[in-house]
Amino acid sequence: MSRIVPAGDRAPKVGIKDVSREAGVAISTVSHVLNGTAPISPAVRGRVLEVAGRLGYLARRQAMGTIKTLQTVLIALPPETLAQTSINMVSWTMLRALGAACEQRGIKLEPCPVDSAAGAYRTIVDAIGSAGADGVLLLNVDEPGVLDALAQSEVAAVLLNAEDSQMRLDSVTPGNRFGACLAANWLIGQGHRRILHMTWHGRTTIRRRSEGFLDAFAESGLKRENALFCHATGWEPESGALAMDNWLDEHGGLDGVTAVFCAADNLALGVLQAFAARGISVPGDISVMGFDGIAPGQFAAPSLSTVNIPLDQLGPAALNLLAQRLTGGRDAPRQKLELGCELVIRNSTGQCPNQG
Amino acid sequence: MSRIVPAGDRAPKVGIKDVSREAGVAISTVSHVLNGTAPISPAVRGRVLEVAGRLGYLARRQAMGTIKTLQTVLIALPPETLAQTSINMVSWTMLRALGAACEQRGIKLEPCPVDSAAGAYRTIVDAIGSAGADGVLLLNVDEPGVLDALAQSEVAAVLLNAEDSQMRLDSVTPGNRFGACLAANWLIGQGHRRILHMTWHGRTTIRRRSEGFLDAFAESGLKRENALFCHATGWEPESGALAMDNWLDEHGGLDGVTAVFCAADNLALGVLQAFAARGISVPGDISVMGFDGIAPGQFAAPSLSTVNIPLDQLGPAALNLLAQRLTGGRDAPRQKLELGCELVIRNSTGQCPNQG
DNA sequence: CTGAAAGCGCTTACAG
DNA sequence: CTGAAAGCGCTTACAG
Repeated sequence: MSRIVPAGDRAPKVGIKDVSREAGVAISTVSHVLNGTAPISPAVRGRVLEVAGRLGYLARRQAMGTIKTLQTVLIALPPETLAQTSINMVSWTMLRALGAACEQRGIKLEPCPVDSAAGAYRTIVDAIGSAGADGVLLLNVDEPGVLDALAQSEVAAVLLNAEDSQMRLDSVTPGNRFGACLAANWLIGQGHRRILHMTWHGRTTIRRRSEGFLDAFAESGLKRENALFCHATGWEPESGALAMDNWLDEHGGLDGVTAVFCAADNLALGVLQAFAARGISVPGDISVMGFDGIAPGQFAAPSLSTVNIPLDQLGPAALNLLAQRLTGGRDAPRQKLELGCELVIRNSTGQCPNQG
Repeated sequence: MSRIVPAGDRAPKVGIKDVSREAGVAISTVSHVLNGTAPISPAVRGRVLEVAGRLGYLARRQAMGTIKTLQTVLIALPPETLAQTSINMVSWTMLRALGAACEQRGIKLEPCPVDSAAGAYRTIVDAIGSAGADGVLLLNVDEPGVLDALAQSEVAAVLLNAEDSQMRLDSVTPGNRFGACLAANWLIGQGHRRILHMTWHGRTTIRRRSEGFLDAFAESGLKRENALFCHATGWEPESGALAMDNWLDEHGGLDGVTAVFCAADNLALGVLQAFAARGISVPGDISVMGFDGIAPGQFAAPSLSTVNIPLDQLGPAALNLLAQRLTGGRDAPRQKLELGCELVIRNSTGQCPNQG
């Protein structure tokens, strides 16, 4: 319980000394640059800062500032996330990165499965007590009941990949809305005018992607009726394939749609299958864009264009917010942090086929 | 130009020694707690952390970690913000807090008025050169042209009270959407069913408030046609008064509306005037809610209920993002940070008058 | 504006 | 699991 993990300090321990040597100045000069305690020539200042950054001293020092208020952290997960069936790559990739960050910083990470039903709050409080945890991260949880109880309690809590619509708790999410807008804008830039957005009735984070899709249409001044929606029954590839099949049946073919933008890579993989089965060519007849940036998309045929979520940074960022909350006092304003996503164009997307 | 401001270090220099005395343990024990270098009993650990937090040592140490990579920072402002006519309290309060934070941290803040028209990017780059600035904060700027140019440049830039829809730049804003939703939800909770949202054709940050207003209606399952909109021609009190007057004329009175939610306190102050002139009682006949939390609202008659923006924290938060960007390397994902807003209920709002 | 030297605060074996 | 003592890294007058 209070065993100490040896905190894999394999950082080569760069010090101010190393920086001074590399930059060719005295130790005290480096100190002065770093603290602004003496007027230094811009040339020297620039060189020192550059070297300090390059050698990783700046980062190490920033890490030093972060005191180890975090010893044990609870990670609350809905049981769906842990289920082995229908693997949720996004969650598992995030958890892996979070686990690695904790290991590196010598933080013990204690999992705590919580039912989305009532009682979840008590489960968390009990687990914090028995694990002696300093705070709790909640992955994919946005049940109002749980958040209400947590917000009123003294527990330090940060939401990971979820939002608190009342902003009583800190949260970290990918920039879902902006990321989706980015993707849709790119498709529009390729000449696509009639685009199908495939999504499902998921949590807020998923709805943000629909908002971004619509933003792109509004910004471009395109007709709203060409922003089409198709709701799958879930986020697994099979749901995507099924939904696409049904849609094609109902509409008697592509019906003028030249691009499908899916709210998840998993759906997009299913859509690729559905098109392949019908002999519809991607991206010849239609472009397919995903969202998430999970590995299977990269190895699909054709390889899937997508929006990369910074999966490796979300967990560490949540950890930082938790530490800040423990340090900075309870009355500082809550923080809602979104991390930027990145458009990755591969082979499943191309120019609009029926362009003048 | 490279004069050093004496960095008002009037912090009483709490050290690990003070913490150890106050907590009644050895200096080394405090160090062990702070670094997790030895297994400490939960009781002692808890006491030490509590004392360290209370004495402000944790905060000081976190500040220590933040190296003074920031010596001179440019703050770019559109000329409208600087104009003395029609004072923009929100911007000025934000600037004051930013100025204070810079002074305290010994950072020189160099103002740089920029035209929203073309050429702004060059103005900024030139100013950075001649001031020897380490980076630039942009207040109330979201001109695509400027952001495009900055995103492609090597300049470290952070947006303050503005968003980059493509998330290529870090940004700090109040939680506009969630704050507006909070306010609307409160009104709905007071029994109001037909609510007028007064706004104007402002920047993205203002449109987010409209989104939040609509979110509240959607969440509550209320009919969308009772979420009414009224667009003023500007954000000054006079615009608000005029818009309200016109609306009342057009609708022959309140037309069943029992609450007005304004996208800015300034508008709300105008609305209060318009109602007073007509003898409409606030909150007896109608509730009025603002947004921003500027001082005039507090002293209005009746005092204005509103959504408090964390005006004093936005600037410092932007400064931190800028420092992080300079430290953390260019390829870390961009951050979009929203700070939580707070509902402040005063005397301009009350229960819905015509309740069963 | 830079650097040699003294000094201070925190960390780190180590004893109990 | 705690604390006295040595040691290390960074800061800070101060000389040039």
